[in-house]
Amino acid sequence: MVMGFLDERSKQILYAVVQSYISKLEPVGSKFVTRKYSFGFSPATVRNIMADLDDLGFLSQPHTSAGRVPTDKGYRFYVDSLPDSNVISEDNELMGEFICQLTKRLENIRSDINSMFLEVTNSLSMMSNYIGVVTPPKPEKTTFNRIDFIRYKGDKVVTILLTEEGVIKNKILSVDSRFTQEDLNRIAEYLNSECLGHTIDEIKNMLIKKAHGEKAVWDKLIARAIKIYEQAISFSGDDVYVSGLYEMMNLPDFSEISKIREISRAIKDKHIILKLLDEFSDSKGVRVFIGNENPVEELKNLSVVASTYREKDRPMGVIALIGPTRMDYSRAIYMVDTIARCISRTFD
Amino acid sequence: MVMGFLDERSKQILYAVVQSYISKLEPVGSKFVTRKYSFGFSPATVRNIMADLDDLGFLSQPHTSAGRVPTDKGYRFYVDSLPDSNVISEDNELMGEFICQLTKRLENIRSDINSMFLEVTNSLSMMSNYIGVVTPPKPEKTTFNRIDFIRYKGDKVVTILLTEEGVIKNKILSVDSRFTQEDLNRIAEYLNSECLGHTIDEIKNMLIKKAHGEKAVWDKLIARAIKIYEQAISFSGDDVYVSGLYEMMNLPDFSEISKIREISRAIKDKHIILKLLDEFSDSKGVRVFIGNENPVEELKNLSVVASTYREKDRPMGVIALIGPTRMDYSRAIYMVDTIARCISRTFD
DNA sequence: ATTAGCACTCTCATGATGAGAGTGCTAATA
DNA sequence: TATTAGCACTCTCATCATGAGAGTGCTAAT
Repeated sequence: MVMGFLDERSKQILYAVVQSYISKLEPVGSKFVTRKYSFGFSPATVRNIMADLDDLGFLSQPHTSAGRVPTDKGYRFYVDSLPDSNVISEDNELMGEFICQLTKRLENIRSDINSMFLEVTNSLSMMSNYIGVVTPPKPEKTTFNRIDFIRYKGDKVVTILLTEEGVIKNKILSVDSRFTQEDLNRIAEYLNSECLGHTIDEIKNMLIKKAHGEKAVWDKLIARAIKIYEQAISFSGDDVYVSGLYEMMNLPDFSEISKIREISRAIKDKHIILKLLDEFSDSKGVRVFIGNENPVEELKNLSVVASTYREKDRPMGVIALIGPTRMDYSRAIYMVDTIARCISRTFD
Repeated sequence: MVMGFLDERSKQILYAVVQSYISKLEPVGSKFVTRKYSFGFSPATVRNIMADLDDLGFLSQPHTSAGRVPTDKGYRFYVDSLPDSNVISEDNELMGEFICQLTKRLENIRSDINSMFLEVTNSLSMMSNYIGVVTPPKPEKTTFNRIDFIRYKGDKVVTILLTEEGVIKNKILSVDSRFTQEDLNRIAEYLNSECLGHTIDEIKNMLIKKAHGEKAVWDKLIARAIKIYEQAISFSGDDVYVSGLYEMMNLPDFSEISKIREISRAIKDKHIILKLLDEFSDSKGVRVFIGNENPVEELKNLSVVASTYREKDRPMGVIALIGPTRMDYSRAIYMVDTIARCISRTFD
């Protein structure tokens, strides 16, 4: 990003301040900077520069006579000037180990996509102490594999929809009680022969088009198929995996109850999370929202690091970490990136 | 319960103290008791009695010169001498309203048992401000309705198990790749004809018995059926609906962070909850665990109010409220009882 | 342009103080 | 004999003053 108006020295110091604050969580003073990083400047010089950075809105002071704390803008600078995420972070060996284990565990439960996502969110939050979030593949982006209908008690029908990705959706519908199992089988057979390999939302349009083109014999069948199919795929809402509130509580950032309340309120309502992650769903690579950059009101003083996992380069779902604005961005980005790749790999 | 060694007057005062503390959440003093409840005694008399109750372990003092606070034993006395739960609590009209609405909502989503339980836990926690918990019907207590197998990608098979109660369980299994869909159909057909109406755990034994009795032709089929059936029903763990941490945080009881941490740690691990609720799973009517009566270490300073919901008088699962020991027991008991009945009703 | 020096400001931990609430005990009362 | 009034005592909590410590901004010297 263009921060052209900052000279090299200011950048160095800003970077140093943010980094120190992230690891210490205490306002950092001029003296500390000179002691820890041996630039050639004296505390007084650093003080002057920090005052400038303050004026420019990168830093701020909790009170007149405290050290400096980064603003959201300051964090933004820091994140943008972070070295590439494939440059390994210090504690990388440990994390590599962890991720290696995770990969193995995922291999084993790959067939059960639900437990896979559960495992991923848990690992994310445990490793990072932030809140781990994963959205399962969006129903409309998944690929049809097979559908079946089973009569069940009275006028009920159980629908089982299998997708290529291994997502199983089942629903109990009420249908016209004159439908026999025969009818249902015919509809299923029809759908299975026509739809294999298409994405779930292509299919609906496809069917409608077909309904117009085909001869009258099929007409009724297709109409029925469309109707029942629509019900089967309708989104049942609230499909997000979230975990890590407890882990996050242990961070010193959240030593005040009000803050914890704020967060739990935000993550309690999965709609909010869903709305947030929607923002990421088409972007490539890791993206970061810092504090008030956040499009969602409830998360204005938290940060989000997110990426998508993909199947053959089509984005399927989002994986993210939500943490304090004072987050270890380097680490978080590395984790999200790695695990997103890891999930993508299991899809191929 | 036998508290024979307490005379009538002591009981009255103990009851009054507990009740006051529950509603005020502040240590209650002798003067307050005399003012609020007009027994004929002076503060001094009450003081003497309270000192006795203290000696007997029903009350305790936070510090020398504060009012009294109930101990777990004190709460136990209170709960045991509570009037019957069908005696209506004061705010009953409001709650009746709420429960009426809940019943209606449940009617609508009855076919989808998962959303039903979600709805119940949410309602429980919102109404009570405690943590609402519901366990779905224990797999081994549910009744077989139908099973189906669908081949899926390579050596995978998707199993769909329907129960009378409307619980759908699906699993992706790996099977011997020589199994054709034909084989699977035969197995399913066999199971469906034999098992209808039996409970899930009866069936396993039944099959094994059959395997001994029948002629050799069936032998292989039954063996296969047993094997695949076992895999299909195996418990995937962690099936508990929990909600209300946020609501509970707003209670003054949890103004300290450490307490919130304690709780979230306890409810994070669903095994703990499961273990706890197991204690209730066969009992009839509402039961209450107060503080250290609790069999689970992690919940030693919380209370649990629980009951079972039933189908034709067979207990299916547990519904509970977890809250501070200073809980509005009267209200909680009423709620749990009513909602348990309400769920039971939807099963008939 | 940089830096040393210094006065200044603000926080935070500490301790003193006093009001308030409630107790336990004793002596008076019915 | 059981109850109660009275009173000294204890403990908490909010408030205030104090001073050390950390870090700043500004000025004058390098």
